[in-house]
Amino acid sequence: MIDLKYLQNNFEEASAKLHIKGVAVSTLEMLQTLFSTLKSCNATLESSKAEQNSMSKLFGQYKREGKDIAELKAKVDANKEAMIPMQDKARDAEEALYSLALTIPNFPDMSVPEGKSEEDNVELRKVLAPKSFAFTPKEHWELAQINGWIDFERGVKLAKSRFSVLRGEASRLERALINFFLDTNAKKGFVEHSVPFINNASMLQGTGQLPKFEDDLFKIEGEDLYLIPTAEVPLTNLYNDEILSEKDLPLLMTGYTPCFRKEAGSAGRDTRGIIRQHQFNKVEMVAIAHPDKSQAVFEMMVENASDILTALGLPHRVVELCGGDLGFSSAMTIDLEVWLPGQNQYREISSISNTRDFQARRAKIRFKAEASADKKNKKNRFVHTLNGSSLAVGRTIVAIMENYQNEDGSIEIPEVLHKYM
RNA sequence: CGGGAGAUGUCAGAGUGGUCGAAUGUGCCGGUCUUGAAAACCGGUGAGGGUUAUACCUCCGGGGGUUCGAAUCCCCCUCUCCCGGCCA
Repeated sequence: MIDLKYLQNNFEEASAKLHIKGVAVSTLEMLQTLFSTLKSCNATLESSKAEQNSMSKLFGQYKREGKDIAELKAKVDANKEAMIPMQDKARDAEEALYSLALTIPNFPDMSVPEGKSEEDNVELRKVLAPKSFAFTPKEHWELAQINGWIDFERGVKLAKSRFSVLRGEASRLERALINFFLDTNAKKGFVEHSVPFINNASMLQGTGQLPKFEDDLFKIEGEDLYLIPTAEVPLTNLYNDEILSEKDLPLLMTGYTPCFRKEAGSAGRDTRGIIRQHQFNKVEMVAIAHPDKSQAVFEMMVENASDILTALGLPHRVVELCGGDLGFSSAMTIDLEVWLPGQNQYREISSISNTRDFQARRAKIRFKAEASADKKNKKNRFVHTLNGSSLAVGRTIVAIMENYQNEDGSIEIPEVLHKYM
């Protein structure tokens, strides 16, 4: 959630930033109006309550002293009666305020390149040159067929379209990759976690998937539960509604989970192969960082994910997302795109974001500052949360298949994975 | 899924209609004492809103209700523990 006080005090700046993410000024004006309505309602309501409280105390005193309470009761009743409409007004304003506020995306960072869509993203660098093939490289679904690695038809039979089955060597490759990713992350200080793959609505709201993107989620019927679309949800929300101690920051976490997405808006896209599935495996990094130090953590995370691709010998490029392509919760995102020779293009394989205090506000993740001379700053502050894939497992399999293919369709296994298989 | 008990501050644990944001112990922070530490003693120590700062408001699992007044009474929900059923 955005900082409503900031919005109120810097309306021009805030609305310019959110314009990049397609938020209309009128929406923000509405938000601001609700916010000030709520504040003024609360102010009057609180003074009425103060009066009510003090009269109630008197009431007790009168009774003990055996005084007549009829007059006092009449006053107290009248005051109580008068509070009701104000209470209703405040409640309505609060409800409207928060239901609107929860749909407003995060501010993009000042440094984020301008642009409307994917087209305007900025390539920062390329790592490893694509290898040239003496033959025409095949796409991964052809290779899957040749090697019997992926059973698309039976995946569909078991569930529905966009589900598939990995078989034999491919399944072992998947397991090897998960272990390799987790081990590499652990070496960088990320503590491995094994978390629930089902989370409740409040957690999904904490990281920003709800209430706005409910259509993208698989919901458990009759329960307040959803299949997680990414491990970012459980890992970040591990500290939901907690106050951490400054000396524990940054918290670096990693975990492997399957991810479940309805892919509601992507009918017709990537229908062949396993690039876009309803269920895919991913190893995720999540960091909970001190606000002054989140940028350094962010860069470390990008480097870590890129190093993993390099270790696998997979050519990739590092791309900074423009304002228009940023996700809902993100202030700044860097994507890693891996080279797919069969498709003859770079495809996203990792996405690393700094959400700053946006998720922390929603999920109420704060930290207590170390005792310092500065007593004014004693207030608990929101942490910064960051997340990034390291890496998407299915897409890594695709990348290995396409980059390590031989002319006869057989596939080499990257050197670093040998000890895992 | 059925029966019983419970949910209070870091933790333990009192409080069953007013003077309770909450006893006491413990933990933590600061101080005295000490060569240093421990012990002992003294002081401080939950969260959110609000204010220049105070006042002041809200929060005793969550939501609703009764009452002038609710941690305390009533209803619903969630969770935890114990017993039984089922089960990797």
